[in-house]
Amino acid sequence: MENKEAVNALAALAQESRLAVFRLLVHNAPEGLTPGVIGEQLDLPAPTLSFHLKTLAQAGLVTAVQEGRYVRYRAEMPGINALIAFLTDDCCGGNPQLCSPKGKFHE
Amino acid sequence: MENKEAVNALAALAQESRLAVFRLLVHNAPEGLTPGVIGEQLDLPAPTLSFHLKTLAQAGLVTAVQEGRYVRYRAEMPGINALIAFLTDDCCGGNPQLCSPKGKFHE
DNA sequence: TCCATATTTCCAATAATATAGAAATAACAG
DNA sequence: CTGTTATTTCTATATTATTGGAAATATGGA
Repeated sequence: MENKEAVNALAALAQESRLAVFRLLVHNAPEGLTPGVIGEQLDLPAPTLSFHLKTLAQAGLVTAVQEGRYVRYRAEMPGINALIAFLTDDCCGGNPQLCSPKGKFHE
Repeated sequence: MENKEAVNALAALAQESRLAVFRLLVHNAPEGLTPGVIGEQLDLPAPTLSFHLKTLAQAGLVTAVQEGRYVRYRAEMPGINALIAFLTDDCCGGNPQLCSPKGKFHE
């Protein structure tokens, strides 16, 4: 993962509504949810939600598939795993056991 | 971790210079680095770097300790671990094995 | 004390982002 | 075809963040 790609993903998550949307989709993985249901659960106007879902999708954190007149959004697990790896990669110059008593990273 | 706290941490990381600073500190954990060294490595003007370090510190991602006329900044590992836990918590309604073939989360 | 170095605060210009109303598009049901 | 529901695009406004020069603060050495 590149620095810019990671910044994109982090920026996508760094917003209250979007983070809530993402976590709702993580919670509802792997089936996913439609914007209608998400908007109802989180009380977001459709245009606002659409804007946020697009942002999350462009960041590679969610995917969208058309299902008739609904769109099903799903959390993209490889995306979030890549981000986490990028953040903790190379920690302690390659000796993760230095980070914490039990070397919590890279288990 | 609260939603707002997480947004704060994510926003702190969602910026190219700050992400680079953070990763440099993760790489140089647990000893840490001084702003002088960081600024030299990443080619950042002192006021800009100071602003970014403050942002990271307020987000709980780095800590600062005064050492004579230097300040030593360190990556705060519990902070980043809490953030990661928050992002992947509760995944798949509590059945992480649904997320990926091997149930990669919460190993 | 006086000077050099390290870091931060102040500030103003600039840029990026979030919000939601109104209108547009798309799909299905009758 | 017509009406209904789902979602997105367009648009303007409001809000927030980033940047770095200049000045301020703080430490230690001569």
